[in-house]
Amino acid sequence: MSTSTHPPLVTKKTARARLPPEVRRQQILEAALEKFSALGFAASSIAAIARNAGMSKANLYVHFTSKDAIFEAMLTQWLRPSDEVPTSQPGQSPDELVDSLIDNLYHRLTPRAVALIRLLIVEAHRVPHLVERWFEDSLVPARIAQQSRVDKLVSTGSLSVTALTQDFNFTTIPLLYAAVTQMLLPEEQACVEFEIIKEAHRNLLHQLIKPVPGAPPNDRK
Amino acid sequence: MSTSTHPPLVTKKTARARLPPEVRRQQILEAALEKFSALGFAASSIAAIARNAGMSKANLYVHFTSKDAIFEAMLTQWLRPSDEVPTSQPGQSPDELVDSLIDNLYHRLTPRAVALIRLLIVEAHRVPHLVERWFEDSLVPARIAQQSRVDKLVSTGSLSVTALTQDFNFTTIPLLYAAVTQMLLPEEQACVEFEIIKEAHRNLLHQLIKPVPGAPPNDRK
Amino acid sequence: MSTSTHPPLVTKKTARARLPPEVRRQQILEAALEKFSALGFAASSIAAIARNAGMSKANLYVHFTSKDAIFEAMLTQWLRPSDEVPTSQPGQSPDELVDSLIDNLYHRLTPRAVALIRLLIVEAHRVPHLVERWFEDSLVPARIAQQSRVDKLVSTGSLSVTALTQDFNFTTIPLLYAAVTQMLLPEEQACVEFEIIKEAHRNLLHQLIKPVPGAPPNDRK
Amino acid sequence: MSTSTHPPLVTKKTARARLPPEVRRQQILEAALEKFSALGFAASSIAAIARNAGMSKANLYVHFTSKDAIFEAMLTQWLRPSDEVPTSQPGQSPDELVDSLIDNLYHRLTPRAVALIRLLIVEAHRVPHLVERWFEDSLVPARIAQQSRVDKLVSTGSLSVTALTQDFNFTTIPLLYAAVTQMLLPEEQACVEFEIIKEAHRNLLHQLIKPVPGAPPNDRK
DNA sequence: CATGAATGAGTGTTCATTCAT
DNA sequence: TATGAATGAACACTCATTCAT
Repeated sequence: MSTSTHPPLVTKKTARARLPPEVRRQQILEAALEKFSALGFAASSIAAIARNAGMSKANLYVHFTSKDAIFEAMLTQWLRPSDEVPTSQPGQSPDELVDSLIDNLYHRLTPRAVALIRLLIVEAHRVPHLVERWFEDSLVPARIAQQSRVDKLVSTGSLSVTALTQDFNFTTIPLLYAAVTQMLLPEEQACVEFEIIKEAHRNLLHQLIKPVPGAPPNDRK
Repeated sequence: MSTSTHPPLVTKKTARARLPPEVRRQQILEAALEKFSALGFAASSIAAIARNAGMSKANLYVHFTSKDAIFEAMLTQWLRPSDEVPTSQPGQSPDELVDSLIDNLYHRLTPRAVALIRLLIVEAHRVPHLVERWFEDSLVPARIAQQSRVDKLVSTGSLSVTALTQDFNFTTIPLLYAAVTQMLLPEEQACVEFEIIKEAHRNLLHQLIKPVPGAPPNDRK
Repeated sequence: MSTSTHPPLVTKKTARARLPPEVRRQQILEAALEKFSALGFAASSIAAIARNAGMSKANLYVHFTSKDAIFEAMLTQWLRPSDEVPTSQPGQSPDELVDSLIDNLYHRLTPRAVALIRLLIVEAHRVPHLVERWFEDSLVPARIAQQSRVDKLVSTGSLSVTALTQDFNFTTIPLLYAAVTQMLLPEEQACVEFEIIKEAHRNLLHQLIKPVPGAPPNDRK
Repeated sequence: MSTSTHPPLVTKKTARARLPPEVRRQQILEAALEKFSALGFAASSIAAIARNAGMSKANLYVHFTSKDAIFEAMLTQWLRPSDEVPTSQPGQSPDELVDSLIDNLYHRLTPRAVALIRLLIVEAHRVPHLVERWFEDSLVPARIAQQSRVDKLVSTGSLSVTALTQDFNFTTIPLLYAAVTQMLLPEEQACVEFEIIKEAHRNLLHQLIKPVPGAPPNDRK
């Protein structure tokens, strides 16, 4: 009845496009990321994802074997470790180093990254192997790389030895605080907090890195 | 299904227990916390919560009007700000202060507290008002109280002025890192990490608070 | 929670009034009539009837054994044949007779009567024995009584013999039309239609009863 | 449970039939009419309708959005005004006219028609717009058409002017009485009453239409 | 590859009814 | 008598998934 009462309406269904599998897979994973990160796994229906991806439900099952498979493929895809490691420029002063570190860290904390971390927290129990892999393939190497860079700077005298340089990861933890803030606060408030945390973080690093005035600097100027 | 293959298994009918509403409400909220924090809101079925609470589904609806109401009541209940503020003992040395602070912070990071924070992150969009209230009634006051305690210690000379004493909250952020670790890692690994982070945090504070050796102690404003 | 947030509110529960059974039964049947006739049997919940009657659900079961029993008792009560038969005044002219008949018929078509007939139609399948009894105890006797009164009037010459006087029931059928109208149309429209039908009915009877002008009055059997 | 005690009972799985939507819609509407008119809206479960229609519950929701939508579609479909208007044959005598009118009216009072009217009465409050539409699109035009046909017959002298010819609708009201009888009485009794009313109605019209003997007929023979 | 039609198993919720007090 | 608490059975509806085309 409802169909017969309406005039054509047509909806421009674009009639059964036939696309290469990789394209379809990408469409699906994009749509899945959007839905899953907005609503979580259980609350995201296959119907909604399909609609979002612009195809039929059944077609999802042509490209993936189940909802879980989509979820896993999606996480696997988006959690792939970002390769680009910003190498510190040779002639930077410690202050410039801090600034570039902060800017880089917070630049990477995109909404999508936040959504992914959130999803990881939400659904950790569902895909523990992925979480573990993410830890080991992304986080731990990143930490090690960063620490070794710091160590090098210290050994060249660019940085003074402090409590922070020994456990440098802790200096990046406020980033996590920023991320969690983005997850919890509503849009607008989140933006404000983001900047506050970022600048406080920057200040903190600037101060911590500075050798205590009047104190003998770390063995050598 | 697994239950139906077994014989009765005693069936534990225990007749119909009649309990005061507050007791039932507590049973329900406990069960709800367990389920919701393990699976999230959408994936926790009323049937499972009822089973968990040891009563019929229908009885949940005698005490709460809906699944949402249960969720909200549960969060409201458990997020009530913990009042007990550990006042720093008068004659404590800064090192003792740090130790008691660390022990106190990590002592409060119980599995239940982690589960609640996780839930808050997971379902923030469902109950933004509760998140906001939690921020304003629990987090912000706690921060302010802590900062003012630090300020007092600084003014009495118990603590030297450093970058950390100015923005003291940042020194507690590793706690959040510990919490997120608990959310993401499987049980066993989580326990290990917990201790590692805790002790690293403790060391950091000890070092940061210690006046640089050989340097004139904070003799000046 | 909801209870604890509100102040007393008290609601003046009038605290467990203890009333004689007949009073309670009446309260229940009144409430049941209201609900059942408004919503039908299936859509009227025991909870709603109890609320309407100002008592607890459980108390309904003290006075009646089931929802069906309430329904049946209610119909039995309200369908009891109305005894008051308006005897035609001796010296009335045929026109006065018609007027009093019409007024009487339509006066009895109260909203409650309409609701009951409606209910009878709606739930006839549920209580066929009541419908039958109503037919036999109320409708048929009423018809017979009316026909015999008409016959008497005819035999005394007060009414002329016409097609209508032979099957007098048919002359009251427009009343049913009025009743159905009340069931189908919304309040306001129903009121208007009611009057229209009533007056058309009156006119019809006046004309039918009138001997054809110029024709020999019912001079013959 | 009853099914599980029996052996398979063949189970009639017949695999999964794939039918065009219009066919399914019809099956559903037929089944819905049967159930709704037998039990009313509230007492007809979707499960029963689905069983009746020979498909799964879920499939109902593929073709209709809700139980209400089914109900409305069903009424809309069956209440569509029947177009076939029996034109009176040119050379008919008044008596023949009456006979064809009666036969036609009562022929259309099929069980399905009765069920629909009953449903309309039962659930008028649920779909007042449909009731109104039915009145305006079906009943009122039918009345007007009939009256105009009568007027024409009167003007050609085929019918004499009487009280009935002025308000001809009233002469068809006994049909409503027959309909209500069908709703209230059990099958068998209903059949008997149906014929009685029909013939009484026929007689009445025959007599009313006949010019009073000895009286000057309406101006001309 | 793509889809509309189909379904079994489940969802949250309501109900008539019973029980303990 | 009266009731608040409790429940099994049903309810309308949704879901992930499959099948025929």
